[in-house]
Amino acid sequence: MTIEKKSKPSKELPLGFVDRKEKELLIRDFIISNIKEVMIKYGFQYLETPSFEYSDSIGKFLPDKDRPDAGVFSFKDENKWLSLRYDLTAPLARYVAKNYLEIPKPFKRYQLGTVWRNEKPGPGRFREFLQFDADFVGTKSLQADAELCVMISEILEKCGLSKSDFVIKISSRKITEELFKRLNVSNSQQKLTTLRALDKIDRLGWEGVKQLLGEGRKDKSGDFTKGANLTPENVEFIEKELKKKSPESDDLIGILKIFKDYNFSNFEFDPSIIRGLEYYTGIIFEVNLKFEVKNNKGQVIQFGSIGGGGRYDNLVNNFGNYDAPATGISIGLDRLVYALIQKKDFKIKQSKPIVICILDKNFMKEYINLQKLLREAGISVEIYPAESKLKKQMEYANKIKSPAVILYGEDEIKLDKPTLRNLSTGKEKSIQIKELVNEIKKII
RNA sequence: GCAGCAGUAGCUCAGUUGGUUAGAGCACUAGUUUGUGGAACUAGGGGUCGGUGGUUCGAAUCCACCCUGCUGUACCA
Repeated sequence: MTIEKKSKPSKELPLGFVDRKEKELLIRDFIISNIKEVMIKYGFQYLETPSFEYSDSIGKFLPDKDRPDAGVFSFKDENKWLSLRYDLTAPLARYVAKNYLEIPKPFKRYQLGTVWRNEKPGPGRFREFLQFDADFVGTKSLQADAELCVMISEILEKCGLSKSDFVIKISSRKITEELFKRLNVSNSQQKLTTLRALDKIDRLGWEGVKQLLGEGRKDKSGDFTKGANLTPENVEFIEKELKKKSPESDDLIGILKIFKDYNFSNFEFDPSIIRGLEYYTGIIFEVNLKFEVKNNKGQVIQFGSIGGGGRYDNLVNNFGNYDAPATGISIGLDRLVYALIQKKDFKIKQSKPIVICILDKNFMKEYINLQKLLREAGISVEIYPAESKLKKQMEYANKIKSPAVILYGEDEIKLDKPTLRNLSTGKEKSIQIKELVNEIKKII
């Protein structure tokens, strides 16, 4: 006799992928409905592009590799590499280039879609997540950049955040460009390292950033990061320049004026905002939450921004001959949900069904009629979906957080008066069928 | 990727200087006069002690490598 060892399929999920439960999904749906409402008011078109694109359509930033899987998920279909999109901006640029002659100029579109990144996940950060993007393509007007900031604020407020819960940080790539010119820094590697260091001011403070601008920095775990190797004089100069409270570049002065016209004030000028590196060409901004976010162990964690964006005037041009300056914003919805779930005062109403218990299978027809009556009145209701003792049925109703059960057995049917048991109080009431809908509405 | 810490039932953990069939609480299942949940009691199921290899008469416990998770750091189009 041989003992067969069957290897069972794994119940674990791939790294960075998660199951999402009802509470999270309902909050997400709530956010999405607010987004759609605001986007319609602002006059954006709804667009959907496929999950997969040809790798070279989204991969011009990818390193040359046999398998282009650094950062993205790819596979070879026939002879072509396909990749799951890692954002919604590259597909937009591709779409605009492909449909340039058809679309209105400027083109305003918004999109909600899942994106995938093959990188290390963190708290509220997965390898598959839902992103919201809104973009203006084909305009250089600062009005567009300004409106994106006003618009995202309106969405967040609709979602239940107050002005003090978040802030739009704003800057311009022109500031750092000017800085490099004045310091005579032309080594691109040095520029890159400098920008990356400056991007970390909110986390590391000036203390840490100055180390990174100079020789380098050792982190809490003892790991050492090499710095940009700027001279101490240059580091001093950068700090002095970036600590200036008011912007000097023309685009920032311009957008601040527009903010004033909009009566929009929930922003901060912050020259340390850097965002993506090769990509942006002008105004850049970031949406930052100001309340504490904890992980599931209760530790306060560095959450960072829930999204941001800015002006990218050259991206569409990469796909063809069309010159289409653009500006856009991306928000990670899962990160927003993760943060929102933690705000204690944030509640989503989940309507759970009334449970009609099966006291006697011979009365199924009566139960079905009762169920129909309640459903027609718009009440969430179900007949207990199995065959068990009443005790099990009660336990089930309790477990799914049903507000009440209906007991409708021989005695009740004779009198035509079902018993309604309120599950939070435990009280039972004998009710005429025509009063049932009203009684239930009092409970739920 | 780099660094630090961690990995024992679904969850939270205990497990003494390596020593019989590896434990608890919660959860789960079944019952405690079968028309009554959230409390109590009784019984039960469930673990190749993250994986592989090694040391040993003997490993959850020691060693090596790998995997996964957390935190920081790097990267993030």
